Amino acid sequence: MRISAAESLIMEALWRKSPMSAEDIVAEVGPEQNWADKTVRTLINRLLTKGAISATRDGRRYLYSAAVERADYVSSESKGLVDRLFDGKLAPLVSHFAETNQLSASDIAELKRLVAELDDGD
Amino acid sequence: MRISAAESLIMEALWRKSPMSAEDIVAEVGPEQNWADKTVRTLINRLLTKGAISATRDGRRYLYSAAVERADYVSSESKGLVDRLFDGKLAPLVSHFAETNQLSASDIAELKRLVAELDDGD
DNA sequence: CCCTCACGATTACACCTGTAAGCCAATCTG
DNA sequence: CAGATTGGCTTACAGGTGTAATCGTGAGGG
Repeated sequence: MRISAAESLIMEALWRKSPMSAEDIVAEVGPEQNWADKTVRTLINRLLTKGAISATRDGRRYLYSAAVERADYVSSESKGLVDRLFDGKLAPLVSHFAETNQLSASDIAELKRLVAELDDGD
Repeated sequence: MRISAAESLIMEALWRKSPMSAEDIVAEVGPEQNWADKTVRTLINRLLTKGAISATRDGRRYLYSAAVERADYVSSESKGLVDRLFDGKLAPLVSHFAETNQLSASDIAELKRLVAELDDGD
């Protein structure tokens, strides 16, 4: 189940807060993306038909909830990229960021903290 | 200049070895992807028109070369993903990989080696 | 010198995506 | 109760993408 870029913005809103009515979602992402009400509703519908979100009736309207985990989405997207571009290895990606000066001092500090914990736990 | 998934496989071939004739490229990626000769040529042409590759005549045919750097492509793709999914920070991505057990022992070792060098060099 | 073949250029076509508008039924409003 | 509104469902439509087939021309073979 492929989630497109535009659709993912709807998903992000629902991952932040579920359930929401279509109106809520429009209010969340519409202005920021400059999307018409109808555009957001189209995206909601596409996500519904592909099963990425679910809907429960609430009187005259529906309340929508994310039906897939953000972590799963993040995993497949990031694994896909690492596989495609870095032969499935994370280290070369980090290396690439380092070499292209895309790491701030705090990024580096955080990375150091992180890897220090890896593997040592047990 | 957007390079699609299919197109990127042509680019990868040309990044491995440039220049190549269309026939060479077909031989490189065709069988692996199960692409007809014509399909590969279409992709080559699309890359040409969008300026991602260049061509020089060689007798009756052309030799194609990558016109964009792989590093640039890798940068934009990976930065895009990190921005979209991890708020632009690399550490949360690494953290995600660690939490979802996508790191092998050698990945961890390599990461440790890598971050040890960061920032300490000078 | 004519035919065939191989290339590249052009065209095809269905599905996905971004971006909506139109239609219809239920609901609120006066 | 009748009209206006609102929400969802259906339809639209251009451009990108995957996946090719066809066309036309020049080069090589006999």
